[in-house]
Amino acid sequence: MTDETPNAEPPRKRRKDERPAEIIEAGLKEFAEKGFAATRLEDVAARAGVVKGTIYRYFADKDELFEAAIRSQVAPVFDHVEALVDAFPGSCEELLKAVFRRIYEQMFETDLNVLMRIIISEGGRHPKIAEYYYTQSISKGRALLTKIIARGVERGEFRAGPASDLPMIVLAPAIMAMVWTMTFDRFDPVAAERFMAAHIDLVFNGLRANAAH
Amino acid sequence: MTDETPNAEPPRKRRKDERPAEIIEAGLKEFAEKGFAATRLEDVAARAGVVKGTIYRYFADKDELFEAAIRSQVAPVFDHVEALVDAFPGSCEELLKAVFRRIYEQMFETDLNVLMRIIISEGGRHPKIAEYYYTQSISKGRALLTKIIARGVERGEFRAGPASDLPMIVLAPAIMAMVWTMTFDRFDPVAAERFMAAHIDLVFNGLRANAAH
DNA sequence: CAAAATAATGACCATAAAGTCATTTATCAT
DNA sequence: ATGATAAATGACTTTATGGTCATTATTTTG
Repeated sequence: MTDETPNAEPPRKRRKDERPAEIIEAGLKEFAEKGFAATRLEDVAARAGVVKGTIYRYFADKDELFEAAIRSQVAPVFDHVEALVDAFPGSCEELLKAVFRRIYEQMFETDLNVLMRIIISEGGRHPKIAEYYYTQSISKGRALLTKIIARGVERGEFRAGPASDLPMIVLAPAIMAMVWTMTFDRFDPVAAERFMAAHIDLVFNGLRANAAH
Repeated sequence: MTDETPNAEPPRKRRKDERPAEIIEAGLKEFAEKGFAATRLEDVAARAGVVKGTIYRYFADKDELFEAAIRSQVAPVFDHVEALVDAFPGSCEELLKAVFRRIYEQMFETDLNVLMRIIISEGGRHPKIAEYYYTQSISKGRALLTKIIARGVERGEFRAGPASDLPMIVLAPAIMAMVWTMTFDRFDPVAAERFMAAHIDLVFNGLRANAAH
């Protein structure tokens, strides 16, 4: 009856290569749930299946782990989209819709929401991280949107409005969806589908009824 | 030369009535800047011109101060607007614009941004606070928007679109403006004016050029 | 103008969590 | 097999800060 499983794994394993990624993943989730300051490295360790001391073999301190966690996730959000934009055969409206869909997909089906949650709630206090995310992702996204909208205007599909100068505003409802799920979803849940449908409708058509002029 | 100013105020003052408000104000700002977990009660005390122990005469613990700080700010955001809505003489479009203007004003000229900053970044981890804010502010705001949009649809000013079911989506660009100023404004500043102009244009007109359809 | 009442202080305690490091042990090279 | 290497451990130290409380000083009041 005493715990003596015969084929038990050795309690300790050396896995130099896998560890950092595992610790980063655990850290990312803890940081997203608790915030940077309230995250305990011991919890991160537990989640990664190691002991606190092990973290320090791979990361100098909490800040460095935090940075590494962010960096690990930033990469591919807009990359997929980038190819799409240049090669897209259809109308700019269809293209933009495809981009929106992609963003909602990533936001609700991958760890992007974890990253955004961290950026939104900690970005202000960690300029390094905010800047990194800005240069790696946001600025690219903005450039992409600028291009799509400019093309749409050129082709006569879109009006030449202030969105040409502030293109990220067409993503605002997606940001709101993120903030909403972070804070109020518990009391007033909104399905991603509904948000996306309303988003697309509003951004293309606006509220106003198509009156005479 | 030794510090013996003749008319110096007594170093200690008893101000039972003013203290709580001062501590709350100091707390609010510290919480907004550092976040709940990273805020040090000693800093709050210093900012309020008292000593840490004094805080505990008025608040049981850090959580209670936090709650008090939130509650102190929630009150009047939509109240001003509420009167406006019922009495407004003009079109629904003008009414909505007035509401938007009011929100941007409050967001950038009062402490509303401080509150929103806290709600956005800490709401997820403090359900009590999020729920309080939701019931006190958000739900009222939503009801108001619902009313305005329904009226607009009725009068033929607005299309009957998904925004009727998800009215807060028309505020999304304002939320985005808030998130933006919290995180990326440092690297890529956007004036509130520009944001608001783009917001209004997008929400009423949408992107699409008014083609024959 | 005492003397009681209590706001404010600052020194203190308790605890939690970051960070360190000598020891243990899995893995690798010979 | 055996010794060398270094990954992993866990017990330890340090520090920070939330929270307490006896003492001090300012009002109040009788």
